[in-house]
Order: sequence, then structure tokens, then C-alpha cells
Amino acid sequence: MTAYKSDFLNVLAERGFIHQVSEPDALDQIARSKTITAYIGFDCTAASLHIGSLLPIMMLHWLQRTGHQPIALMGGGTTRVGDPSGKDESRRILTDEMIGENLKGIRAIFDKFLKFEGAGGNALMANNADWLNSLNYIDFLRDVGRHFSVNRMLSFDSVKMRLERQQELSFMILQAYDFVELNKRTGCVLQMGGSDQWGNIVSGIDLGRRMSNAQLFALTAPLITTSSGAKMGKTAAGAVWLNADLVSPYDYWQYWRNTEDGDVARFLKLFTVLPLDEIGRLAALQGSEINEAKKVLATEATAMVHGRAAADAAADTSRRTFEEGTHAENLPTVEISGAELANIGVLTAFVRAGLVSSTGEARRQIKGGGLKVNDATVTDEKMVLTAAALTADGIIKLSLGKKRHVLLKPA
RNA sequence: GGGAGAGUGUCCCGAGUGGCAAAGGGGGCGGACUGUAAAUCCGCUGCUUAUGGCUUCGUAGGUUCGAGUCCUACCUCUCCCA
Repeated sequence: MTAYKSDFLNVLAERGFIHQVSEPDALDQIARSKTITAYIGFDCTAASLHIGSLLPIMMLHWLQRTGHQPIALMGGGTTRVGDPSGKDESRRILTDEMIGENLKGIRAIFDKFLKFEGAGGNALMANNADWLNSLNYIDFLRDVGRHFSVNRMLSFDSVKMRLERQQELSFMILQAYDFVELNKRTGCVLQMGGSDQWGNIVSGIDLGRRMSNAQLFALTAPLITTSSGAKMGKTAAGAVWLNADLVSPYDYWQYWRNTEDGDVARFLKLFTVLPLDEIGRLAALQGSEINEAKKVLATEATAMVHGRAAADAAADTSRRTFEEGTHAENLPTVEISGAELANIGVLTAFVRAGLVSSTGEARRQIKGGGLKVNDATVTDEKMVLTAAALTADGIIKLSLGKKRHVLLKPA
């Protein structure tokens, strides 16, 4: 179905990663004849990345697999400015120490997907703070700013420029500059990103042509939503993070296990590295058999992030919990002191386990019959847990609904 | 610079013009049905030490027994004219 000649573009196209490409033929040609270097920018406002970032990460993964060089660019410099595109809240400005901490957490994730230099690969991790922090404002205006004409700037937004707009504009210029700088430093010729990044990437291409007569390319991925139209990876409860200390491998596995039928094939292509014919076989499963495909999806996707062993353990725990009804000791566990356990109200216990966010919510869930202690529905909100509630294994199993379980263990 | 309008339950949208913990959606969570799916139906969706107490309608003051609602100032956003 695709006419690409290079492995790289072929794989991305077949698996559904491509939304737009600038000058596809020229890029295809280059990717076939030599190793190209490409980058994707990541924001480091948090200590982890969530599922929303998974798609770009997979693009870098395939880039490396098909023989090219990926660069993960951390926005250490731009984060110091704060991102003006989000509304008020995300505009917080972080200190250098916080950014440094975040970078460490994020780096750990990339290590699972890319082989960096020193670990037998050629992937690079760059930080735009390296060049942005030392920029001289006057020089920058002279060398870079002049390429952004007033006309062009006006075409982006309203005539009236508020302070805020100026910051937003600067942000765009800085992102464009990143591309040019990376091109100069590493020979990087391709920037990838989500479809919302198209404008910024193209600005970078433009700037590259003006400043150093470089031929640069853009490739964007489609915005991934579930079949029901929801954005991925964000629930009211919180984002689905990739770091194990924020979202356990078990919960991560469960997230994928609960994928809607209509998304299974697409997600297998995007978020696992299974061969396409294998995916085709799984996608052909009908009715309840598609659950087998979901399990494969969950295990493979979890293995990418948390490793094969953790994925298998999560699959095993799930099987025992859901299919055999026994409780496996691998469920998420919350430790609680013996003194506290001696006399704790159910409401508090569920809050401590993190299954509900307040005692008020616990109360409501009890009214709706949604809470269970050791598989027995809680009917009395004044119920008190004591050591007598411990099962033979010395734990108490708390459940919210049918799917979410936490073990309470005396410390 | 001049003119018009808007900011509501800390997920989003959005009614509300003196009695309000505040209509209605979406989303989310729980229940039923299923296949740990979707669709559908039902319940819930400020906090709490709970027949009570406390905190919420951009921010700060004011009027009033009582303010999301009226008055004043300020902040932010959108649109129109320069």
C-alpha cells in the first residue's frame, strides 16, 4: 500500500505512525542511501513520561531498528521558560534542580527503548539547555531573529501582541532554533513529533534553509485517540505514567488489557514490536477470542517498558485474580503499621490504600456497593478492620469494583 | 489607544441576577448486562471527626439578615475599530 523504498518509512507507514511528511520522496531517498539522524523533542515538566509520549518514543525506536540514529531532545532550556501553550497551570516555571531530577527519571525510560552510546548503540540524548542557556540575546536576534519577519509573525496570530504572545512567539523561535542547532551539531536532518508540532517543525525547516542552507525534513504522527474518541493515557484519576513507581507494571498491564475491541489491532501495531503477520492473525480474532489479543497487547506493551519478567508477572497475577479468583500476592501492596491496623475504619483503610481519594468518596462507593474487603461487599461504613480481618496469608484484600485490588499488609 | 463581551463546582463544557452546595451535559468512578470490551440502563461525581461543621462561582474590598447574583477597584481572556 505504500510506495516507500526505505525500511524506515515503510515500517512507520505500515504501522500507522505517519500523519504528514515533508518532501517524502527526497526523505525516502536519503533514508535508503545512508544513515539519517532524527530527533523528537520531549518536555521535562514531570519526572516521568506518560502514555501520550509513547508514540514518539516508538518512532525513535523504529528509527534505530531500521538502522538510523535517534536523538531524544530534552527541553531543559525551554522548560525554564515555561510552556505558554498550555493554559495557566502548566505554565509553571521549574528550577534547574527540579529539571535535573526530571531528566533522570525520563532518561531511565528511554534506556528501555533506545540503545544509547556506551550501551552498544548510537542514540543520543540532548538537552537544549546546552545551547539555549548560553545564548546571547543580541547575537541571537541578529543571527536568528532576523529570519522571522514581521509579516510571518503576524500571520501566526492576531495583530495585537501582548506580552504573552511575545513569549509564545519566542517559544516557537527557540524550537525552530533547536532543529538548526542539532543539525549543525549532529547532522540531524529530520524532526518528528505529534501532528500538533507540524507548524513548529516547519518553522525549523525554514530557519535551517535560511541560516545554513540545510535540507531538513518533518514527519508527524497522527493524534491517537481511542475508538470512543478519548485522548489516550489521561483519566480523571491521573495520567498513565511509564515509571514503575508511579504506575505499577500490574496497573500498566491492566490499562492495556482493557483496550476497546476496535483499538486492538491499531495499538498492537503502534505499541508493540510484534511482526505484522502475527498482528494480523491476532486482529482477526472475533468475539470473546479477541481477549487473547488484548492479553498479548498488554504483555508486549508492558514488556517494552518494564521488561519481560515484570510483564509476565503482571499477566500471571491478572490471570489468577480474574480467571481463577484466587488472590495473587503480586497485587499492588500497601504497608500499614501494626498499631494503625489494630483499629482502622474501613473508610480510612480504603483511603490509605489509595483506592479512593477521600473518606467521602469511600462512603459513596459503599452506598453503591463498590467496595469489598476480602471479597465481601462492605455494607456498613462504620465497620472497623482489626487483626481478625487478616487472611491466612496475613494480609487484607481491599477491592474497588471488580478490577482494582490492593493488598493491605501489616508492616 | 477606543468600543463590546466573558471568567461558575481545581477534568472540560455550561445554566444560573438576592435564599445556592448551585440546573444540565461530557468525562470519570461504581452497579446491572457481558468477554476484565463496546453499546445500553441505574447510581454517584466539594471536604469533614457528620441529623452538625467547613470551604467553593477570576482577585480584593463594599452594600445586605443573607451575595455566584448588586456596587467599586484590579487581574486575565475573547471579539470589533485604530
